[in-house]
Amino acid sequence: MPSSPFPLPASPSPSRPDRAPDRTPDSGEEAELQLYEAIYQAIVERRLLPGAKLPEQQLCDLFGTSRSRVRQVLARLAQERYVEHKPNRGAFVARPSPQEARDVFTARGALERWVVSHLAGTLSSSGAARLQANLRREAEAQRRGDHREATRLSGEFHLLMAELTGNRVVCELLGGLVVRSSLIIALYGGPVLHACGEDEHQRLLVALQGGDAAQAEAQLSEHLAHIVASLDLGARGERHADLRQALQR
Amino acid sequence: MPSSPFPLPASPSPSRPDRAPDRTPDSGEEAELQLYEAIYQAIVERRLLPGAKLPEQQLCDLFGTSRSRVRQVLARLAQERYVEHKPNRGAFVARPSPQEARDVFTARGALERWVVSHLAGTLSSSGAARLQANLRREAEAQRRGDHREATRLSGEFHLLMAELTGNRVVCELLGGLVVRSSLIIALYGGPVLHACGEDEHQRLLVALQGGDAAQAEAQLSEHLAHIVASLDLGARGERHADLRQALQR
DNA sequence: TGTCTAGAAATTGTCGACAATCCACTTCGG
DNA sequence: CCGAAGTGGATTGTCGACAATTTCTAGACA
Repeated sequence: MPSSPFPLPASPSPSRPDRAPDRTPDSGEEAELQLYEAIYQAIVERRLLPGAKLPEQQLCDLFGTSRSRVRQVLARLAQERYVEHKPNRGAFVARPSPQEARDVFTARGALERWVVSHLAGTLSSSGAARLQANLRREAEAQRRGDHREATRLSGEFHLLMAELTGNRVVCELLGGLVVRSSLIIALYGGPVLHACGEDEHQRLLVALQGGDAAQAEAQLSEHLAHIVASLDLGARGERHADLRQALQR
Repeated sequence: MPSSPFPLPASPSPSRPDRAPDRTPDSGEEAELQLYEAIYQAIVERRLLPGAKLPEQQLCDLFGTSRSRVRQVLARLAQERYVEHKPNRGAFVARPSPQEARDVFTARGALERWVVSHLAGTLSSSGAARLQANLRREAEAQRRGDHREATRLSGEFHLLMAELTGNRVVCELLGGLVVRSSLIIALYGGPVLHACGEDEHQRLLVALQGGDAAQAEAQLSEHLAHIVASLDLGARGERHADLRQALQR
C-alpha cells in the first residue's frame, strides 16, 4: 500500500509552511528533530500506546529521512526509557513493569518534594501567574471534555514548577519521569484519567503562595499517592495504535 | 607513531582472559561494551579529565572496533552528559558549568534525602555490613595514599545506599549524577579531594542503623554541602590527559 | 484439520565509502 | 617581523549497500 514515499509530512523541498525560513541547512537534520518531537508528543498525549512497534522503514517514509537518522532517534528514545529495543526485533514503545511504575513515582516524589519546598519560599508573582494560567487552561480542557489536552497540561504543571526553580538538572530528570508517567498511566490507568488532579494542583499552588513548605510537600505526596492508588497494576494491557494515525499532527 | 593497530587491549581473536567464555557471538559487540566501560571508569577515576578530546579513529584503533560502534558509544555518553558533542568538532569529556555543578549536587540532595530516609527504617543487617565493608576499604585506600581508589569507593558508597533501597529508577538517576560529580570535582575540586567524607559517611551509617531518618537526612545534607563548599567554582581548569595512558587498564 | 518444515519476504544490524567541515601549516603581503 | 589569506591533511557527518536474523507464507504429511 505505501507506494508513495512521503505520505504525510510533505516532501522535503517544495513547501515549508512552518516558520524559520531564513536558515536552510538541510532537510535531514530538521526531519530528525521533527521525528523525535512527533514520537515524544505522541507518547505524552497517549496516541502511541505502550507496546506499539516502531518500524524503521515506515518512519523513514513518513518523515523523509534516512534510516541512520531514524535509528539515532530510536536509540535516544531507548536510552530515555521511552522505547524498548529488542535485539533483531526492533523498537517498541516501552511497557514499564509494575515495579518500575512504583519506582518512577517514588523518584518523582523525591525530586518534586524538593521542588515545591524550594518554591514555597521563592515563588515569584509571575511564576505563580504562569502556574495559575496552566490550571485555568487545564480546567477549560477538562470542561470541554478534551482529556488529551487536559492530561498534557497536567504533566506540564509539574514540569513548570521544576522550571521555576531554575535548576536545569532537576528539570531534565523530572521531565523524563513525567513522560514515563504518561506511559504508566496509559498502561495501568483506568478509563477515567485521574481527574482528581484538577483540584489537587490548585491546593498545591495555594500552599506554595502561602510559603508553607511543609504543607506543600504534604500536598504533593498526597497527590502522587492518589495517582499511584488509582493505577491497576497487574493489568495486562495489550493496547497499541496505528502508526500513521498516531504520528500525524 | 600508532602503526600497530591494537596497542593495548589485545587483538580480537587469540587470547581472552576474562570470564564468560561460553558464548562467543562476535568481538564487535564485546568491544563496544569494553569501550563504554573504559571511558566510564576513566571518568569516574579521574584519569580522563574534563575537556579531553575523544577522537573517533583513535578509539577505533585502541579497541579494534568500527567507527559506527565508537560513535554509538560516544552518543550514549553524550546523552548521559558525560561528554559534550561539538558539531563538526568531535566529542570531549564534559566540562560542567559552575551553575550545573550546583544543580547536580542539589538534585543529588533531593534524591539521596529520600534514599537515607527510606533506609533509616528498612536497612537490613546484611545491607549495613556491605556499607561497613565499603567504609573499611575506603579508609584502607586513604591510609595507603591511594586517592584514586578512595574517591571511587566514596562515590560507590552513595550508589550502594541507593541500591539497597531496591529502587532501580533512583539508582539510575543517582548513578548519572555521581559520575557527573566526579567531573565536577575534577574540574573545581582542590588538590585535596574532600577527605572529609571519610568520617561523614561513617556518621551517616550510624544514623541509618539507629533508624533516625531526620538525623540521617541532616547528615547527608551537611555532607553534600561540605563538598560543594570545598569546590572552587570560577576556576578555569584546562587539564587534560593522554588518551592511551588514561584508558589502559 | 492441525502442525511441522522449508522457502521467501521483510526487517534489523553492520560496515566501508564518500562528502563536508575544520585545523594547522605555509606562504604572501604589509 | 607580524598578520592574513590559501592550501593540504585530518576529522567528522551522512548515506547506501550488504549480511544476519526474524517473520510470514506455502505446502506436505500425519
